Amino acid sequence: MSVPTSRSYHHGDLYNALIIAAAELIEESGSLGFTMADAARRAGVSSAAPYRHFKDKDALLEAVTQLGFFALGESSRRIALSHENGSIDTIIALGQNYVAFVQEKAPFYDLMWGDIGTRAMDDEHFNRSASGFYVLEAAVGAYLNARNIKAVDKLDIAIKLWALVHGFAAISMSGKLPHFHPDADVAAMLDSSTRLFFAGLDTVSVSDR
Amino acid sequence: MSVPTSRSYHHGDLYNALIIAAAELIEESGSLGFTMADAARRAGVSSAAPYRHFKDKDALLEAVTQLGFFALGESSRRIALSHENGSIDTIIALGQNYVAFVQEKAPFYDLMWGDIGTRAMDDEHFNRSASGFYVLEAAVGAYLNARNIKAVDKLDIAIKLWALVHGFAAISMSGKLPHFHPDADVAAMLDSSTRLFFAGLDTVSVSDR
DNA sequence: TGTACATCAGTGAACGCGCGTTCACTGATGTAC
DNA sequence: TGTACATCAGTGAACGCGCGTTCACTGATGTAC
Repeated sequence: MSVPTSRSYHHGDLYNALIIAAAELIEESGSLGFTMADAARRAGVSSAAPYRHFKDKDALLEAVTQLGFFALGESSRRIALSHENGSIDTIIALGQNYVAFVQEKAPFYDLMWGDIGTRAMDDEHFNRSASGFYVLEAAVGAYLNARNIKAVDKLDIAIKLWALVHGFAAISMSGKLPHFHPDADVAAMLDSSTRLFFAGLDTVSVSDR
Repeated sequence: MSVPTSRSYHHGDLYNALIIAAAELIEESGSLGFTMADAARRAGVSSAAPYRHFKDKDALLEAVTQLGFFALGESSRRIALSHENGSIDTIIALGQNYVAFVQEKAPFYDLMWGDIGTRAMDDEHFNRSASGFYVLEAAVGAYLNARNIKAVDKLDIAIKLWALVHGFAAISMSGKLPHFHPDADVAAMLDSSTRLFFAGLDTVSVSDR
């Protein structure tokens, strides 16, 4: 918020300051339409300074994207810790958190799921961006263990749930839902379809147990 | 392909020619990065001519977006007609068609689900853009009728299936899937999760019948 | 049927402006001796 | 501890260019009389 008044000629941590400045600008404006000069100004430096730390604007956006994935992963971990391990409630809460994250940070969605977020990344970056998914996969694994279901693959189930949840997030963000169903409640629909999905799973796995 | 050599000073149908030119450029380049001059050139007119028919570039993109929704709706109708009415196969085929459409027309996805496609539209445009969904809803209704399931709402189910399918489309397009599951088959996963979903529905509706 | 005139879809050239990026230069920092 | 020097993170100004859009003008079309 307040710019340090006693800043010296050298910033100290301009790299991170720029990432945060860009993220704030994106969040406040609700779009990716900030300029490098905007980000530099907010970080308290001239418009040429960012180029000491980022090759170009794309590189800065990539870093902001990583921050978005990190935030999603962190909030997923918090959700998992605050719910009973192995419960379906954990899985549902993770999905609702995902949807809420996308709704609250709509422009970040474009970053994370647009050209930049889906570009090829090295393993380290990928794993960081995927940490939220691994939380879901672990929650599914715990659920299957708790119920002693062995006939299904937790990775397979986690991907299917991810698709469901991501679809709800995308649809809700598109703003089209109220046209179809004026008082549709995404969180409730996500809850019931997750339960429906696991109920279906039971009919399959029961015969295998 | 071939520009009519005997074209007079007046084009005749420049409005539609520009929409098609823009759509082709998007498809060929795989991005939305064409210029108004590109579209005009392809339609065989000068770069100022488009402004007789479209207020600005956004208006042209909106028209292309409508074309995308129309194409999706048409292919959905074809799928529905070529499968047994009331069958789960129809529903699955509609989903797989949706995913294939998004994969094949990736840049159109950005148009249809980005800023432009999700902008407020009048009822006529909305209904045209939603015609694919109505095909799915009808297929769900036919399925429920055929099985004499009355306890569930076809609109509710259709939205949930839409979310699932859309999620698979988005995830598959992001290119991240192979990182998690090297030989994941989206069409097969969509098939099995749709069946799982309806199996779950049976466990609910059985008790109501 | 022929001429005058309004209308409007085209042309070609240029404008303008936003913004990413570069350039020559400067101020601060740290380290060798 | 003090001085010289390499290093590098900053500055301020400007460049350049891509591209959407406008402008004055022209060619074709259709209709009134």
